[in-house]
Amino acid sequence: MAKDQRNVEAITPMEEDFAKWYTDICLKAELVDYASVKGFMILRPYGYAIWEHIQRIMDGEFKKTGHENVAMPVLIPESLLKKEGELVNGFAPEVAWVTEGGSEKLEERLAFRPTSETMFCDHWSHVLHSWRELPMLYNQWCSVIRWEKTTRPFLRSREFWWQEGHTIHETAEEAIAETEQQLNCYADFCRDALAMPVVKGRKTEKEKFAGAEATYTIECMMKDRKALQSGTSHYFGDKFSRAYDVTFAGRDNTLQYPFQTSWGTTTRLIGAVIMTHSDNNGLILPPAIAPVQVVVLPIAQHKPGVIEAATALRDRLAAAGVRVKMDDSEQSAGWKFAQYEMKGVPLRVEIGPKDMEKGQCCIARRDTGEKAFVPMAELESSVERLLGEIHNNLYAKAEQNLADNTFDLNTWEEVKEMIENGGGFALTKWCGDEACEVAMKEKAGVSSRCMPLKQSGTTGKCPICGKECTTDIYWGVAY
RNA sequence: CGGGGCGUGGCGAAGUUUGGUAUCGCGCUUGGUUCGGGACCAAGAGGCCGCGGGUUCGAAUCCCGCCGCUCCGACCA
Repeated sequence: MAKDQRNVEAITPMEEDFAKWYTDICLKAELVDYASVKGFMILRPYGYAIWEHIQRIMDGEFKKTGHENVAMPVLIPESLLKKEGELVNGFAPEVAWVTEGGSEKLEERLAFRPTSETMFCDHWSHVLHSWRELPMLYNQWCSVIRWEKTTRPFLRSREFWWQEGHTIHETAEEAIAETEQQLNCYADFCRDALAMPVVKGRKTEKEKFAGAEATYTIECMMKDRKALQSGTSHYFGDKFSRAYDVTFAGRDNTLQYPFQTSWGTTTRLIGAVIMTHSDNNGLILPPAIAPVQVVVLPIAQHKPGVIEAATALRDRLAAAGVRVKMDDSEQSAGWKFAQYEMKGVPLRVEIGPKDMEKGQCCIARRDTGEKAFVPMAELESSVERLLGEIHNNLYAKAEQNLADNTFDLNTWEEVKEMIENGGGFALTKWCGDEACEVAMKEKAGVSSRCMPLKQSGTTGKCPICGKECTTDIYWGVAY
């Protein structure tokens, strides 16, 4: 009973208030703190450690396909930002400006980067000369600033941390292949590191990135059945090259414009992980990105030999390459159980006097709550197996949620009904007319999420205008 | 940017209607007993009551302005 009471105080149940549940986890799992400027967040050590694992794994994947990291300046001169009209128009409402340096007013104001296409293009216009130097496959890990109206930790903040990949290629085909490769890289990362299934697709004209020729996306379904765009990959054609005068001498010695891509994922992925896996006891982390994969808790730790036994377990797991921590602080055992559940640690290993007698330890899973007693000799193998099972179980549950709440529908009335009955993704046909897309938002309250890469090839009717058409499209309420 | 809710030690709240110098729980510090699901006893520390102005002998409380958090819309990773 005492536990229930304290849990009610500790965290709002998701059934009661999903938004409050989400922010409770962000704060009480010690991922973030609010900063002193509206919309800015402090990534605390535990939250930043998650981001570091995301960076480490993803960066490794980028490097496997030949990408190199660079660092671009945080400030962009207004004149440079304005060279590409669509990009400027798209971002104008949310750019923050520097107008003074020291005590001097600047002759030209400087934008805090909302994204760095302009800086990359400016740089390339200086350094690119020949087709032999292509492709240039760059990426940077940094933060960007967008002056958002309403803000929430990880999901929408005025500063967020991300990676932005920017590449230029000799041909359109190569650039398009790069766009697809990076989208697949994100989808694979979500599956293998975050245990999150995604819907891969293309954005409509209305939803695509300002200035892009085509925008691809991975869409994820959260536990409240809302959609979260979790990564994007853009194909720019040669639009920016022309705007920024990026040229090279081609194989035929004519001056040519390279074809460009950009792609990004952000700290929003942490928000996605929270809303995909966690429960009313707190965060649940996929083992691949958990800062601590196993916490070792000595029980009755003042009894002779207990700390030593727990230390030995910790050392064995560390030697086996597991990210492990022992907590021998003076808190009670029950407090520690609740604390590490709140922080989403995948496995808890308990060792007490009774276990020592029997030559065993207790392993508890965060995802299912199941406890098992395993012989001491099987510690490493059991931990390895359970971490794998947790990943698979988290993925399976998320996949089930996506499957259970994705509906093949025919009319906007059906879509509206779906939203009113708990939400989800609606898969319908679409005629391609933006007026119908807007009407869907007005009538059913959903926005287009993406046209899936896997198209069925069948014919059906647009749910708004009734026209015969073939395009499959997902609709949903988005974060 | 429009509409609602909220702002009191680190956290959660009471006190505001009817002005009189701040209370409770948790947490924190020290000492002791505990530890297999959020332990207990004792002694302590900690507050420009979001900020600024006004009314008043006196403001957490009344008035004006601003800021922040949050939810619902519109915009976005």
